[in-house]
Amino acid sequence: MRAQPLDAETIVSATEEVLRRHGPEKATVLDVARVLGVSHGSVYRHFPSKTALREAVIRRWLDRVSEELAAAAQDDGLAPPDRLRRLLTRMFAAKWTKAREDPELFATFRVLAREHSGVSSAHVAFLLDQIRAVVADGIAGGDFTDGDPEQAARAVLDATSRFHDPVHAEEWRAPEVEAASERVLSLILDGVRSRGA
Amino acid sequence: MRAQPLDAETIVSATEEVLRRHGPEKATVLDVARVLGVSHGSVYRHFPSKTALREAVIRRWLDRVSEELAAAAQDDGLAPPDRLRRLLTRMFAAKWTKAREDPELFATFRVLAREHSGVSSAHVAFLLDQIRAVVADGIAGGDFTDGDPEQAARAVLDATSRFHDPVHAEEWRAPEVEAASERVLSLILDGVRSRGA
DNA sequence: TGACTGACAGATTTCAATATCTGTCAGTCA
DNA sequence: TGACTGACAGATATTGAAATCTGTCAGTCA
Repeated sequence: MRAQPLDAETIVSATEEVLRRHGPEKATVLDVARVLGVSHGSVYRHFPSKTALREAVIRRWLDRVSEELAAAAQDDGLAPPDRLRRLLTRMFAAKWTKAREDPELFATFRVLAREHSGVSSAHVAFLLDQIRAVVADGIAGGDFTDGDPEQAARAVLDATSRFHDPVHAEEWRAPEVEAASERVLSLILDGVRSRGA
Repeated sequence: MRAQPLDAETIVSATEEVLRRHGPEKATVLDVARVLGVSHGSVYRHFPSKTALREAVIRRWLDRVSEELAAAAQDDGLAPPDRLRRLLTRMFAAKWTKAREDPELFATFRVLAREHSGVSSAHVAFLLDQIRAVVADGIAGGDFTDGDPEQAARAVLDATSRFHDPVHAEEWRAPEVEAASERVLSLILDGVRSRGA
């Protein structure tokens, strides 16, 4: 039924399954132990708390998204403005898809974000890092206005909150979101101020 | 103790008081009737439901904010880019102040927003209108890039969600928000793309 | 010996009974 | 006559007792 010595990875997988079935509110570590066919005490030998367990699940889940996004930020000959647009577009799409197709794990992620868990701040730090890299490239090549890439990345992430912050997840069901996100991306890339001014 | 014939305005004021004291979850129309010294049946002669009562309170409350903001959007010789910055800065400040200093009424407003009440969408329409007016002026005068002012206003409002949307209210306690909002405003006004490009 | 169990205390959740609230309306009374 | 009351039905919230859960740890057993 399972690997002989119970390991953290196995527990995380069982927890993911339980979270998908019951959602973050109803899932218990007793459920996880039941799936594994062990006592809940065994689970606590590998994770100090229910919170740590949830965090491990979401960390792994976010890592899978991160890999995908890192590819979108990659320098592959595309000009930085287009790369920034591609990165953000994929970032939004990834969030929207997860929220729609994996609602229980997404709900778990929202709980962690609301509680300011290290997992969600690490995720934000990762996103910032991806944006910062593209922005830095753009500044170096003269495509973007000179300035602190860190602060610029922060501003870009803040300006697109509506499209990636889980507090807005409910709004993502509306079909207008995609068009709205494209308008905001254009605004960020060009600003409202006239080029001629 | 109160005006002779019970009128809607008096009821709204009593409700506002009750909402401030008990918050949107605990306030009841029985409480309102008690404050007015009438039976709750009398309240229902003026308002069809508890929801309508709450909406009337928040509508009046938002109207007071709107007056203030309309002044900030006014054409007073200031160039449109600066007017847009002023309007948004005041809009954010108004929200932050209300959230901090009038938490129960603000919480009531959040409830209406979450329920997609007409009151909160009317408020959004008002904000959009103020922004659209400034943007249209800017386009007419050549300060802003030509385009649909309606869509541009929508993009500006979306890009600043983090600073005015009540779902973000919790974050407004952090002292960094002000600096973050200024960076986003600069981003919106100028974009990331280099002027020389 | 060290992975695992299961009993335990205290915290949290569930559940059903009770109380309160919302919205209606026939009736009072000034 | 028309503003107001208060009793009422059904919906919602509160409460307290019982059940379940979290996290610990002394003890089992392979």
